[in-house]
Amino acid sequence: MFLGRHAHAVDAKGRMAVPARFRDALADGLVLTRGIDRCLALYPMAAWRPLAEKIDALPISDPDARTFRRLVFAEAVDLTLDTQGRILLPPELRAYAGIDRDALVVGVHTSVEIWSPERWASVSAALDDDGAEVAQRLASLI
Amino acid sequence: MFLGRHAHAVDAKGRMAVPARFRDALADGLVLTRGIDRCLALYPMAAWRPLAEKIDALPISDPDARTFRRLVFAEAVDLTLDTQGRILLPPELRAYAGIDRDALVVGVHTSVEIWSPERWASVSAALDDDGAEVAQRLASLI
DNA sequence: GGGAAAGTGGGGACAAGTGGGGTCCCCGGT
DNA sequence: ACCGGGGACCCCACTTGTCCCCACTTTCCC
Repeated sequence: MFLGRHAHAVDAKGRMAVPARFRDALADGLVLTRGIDRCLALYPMAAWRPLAEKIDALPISDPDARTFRRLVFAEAVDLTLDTQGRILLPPELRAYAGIDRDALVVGVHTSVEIWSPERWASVSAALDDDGAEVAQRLASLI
Repeated sequence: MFLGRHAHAVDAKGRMAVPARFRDALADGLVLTRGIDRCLALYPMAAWRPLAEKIDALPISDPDARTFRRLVFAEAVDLTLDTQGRILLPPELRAYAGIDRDALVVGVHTSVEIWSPERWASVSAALDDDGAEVAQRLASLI
């Protein structure tokens, strides 16, 4: 289970530390790819496999499905943690997410998202100050 | 079952003691996150899991649902009690709830809320003044 | 009022995060 | 085939933060 928002630095070599409490779940490999809303999505290998099969099963006749398939698969890379528990973010993916020097590693229960701080701020601004709105959404969606 | 209101200090390291009678129910982990009305919400792991499952099931095709999902999980932290029965309140969550030196730990049956004394005072003052009115509005719900 | 449990606070060990340096290997050029 | 450049990865060092342990104080309950 991935939780929390962790600010981490990307060093000159493009490496970024993965929060220590996430590492066990990622020890046997992970897949990093483009996520929705211009973030990066990181899946433990065990979670990636069924997800890939689902996406693969989308009808090829549907234009949106084709686009989505390309979004996910075209830039996907499988990585392993290095001996310091870091991953190397490929330049294309960093560019896609607008990540430069700093990044936010966000646990989203079953997967992990990586955000540029600026984009994250714009996403969270909508609900940040308004707890009541969160509550209403909770009530209506659940 | 959590009941009662307990005043506790937050020390210089951000640690806060959990009332002794709450500890058994929190022994196998807990999740701390933002609560409604600028308090912090603390769930025993057993209560958190079904809640997380529900949120996880929200459709990723809906942008609002994606944002909601991200914020709920991103602002949550999973903690364990230290050997003294304390938890470490992350600085972001303390800032969100306006908790500095002192905090109120409030049992609300299935979960626990943590308040800054000032905010609690203003909320409970409102309840003192309008208690009868609030009760009337709620009458239809019970 | 006395003892035990709970709460509070500080010191220190250890792990996590960060960044730099060095080495091996692949690959392309001579 | 050999050499040189670049990238990926490992190792090491330093800094920061977390957590354990110990000690003291306060509160609660006999």
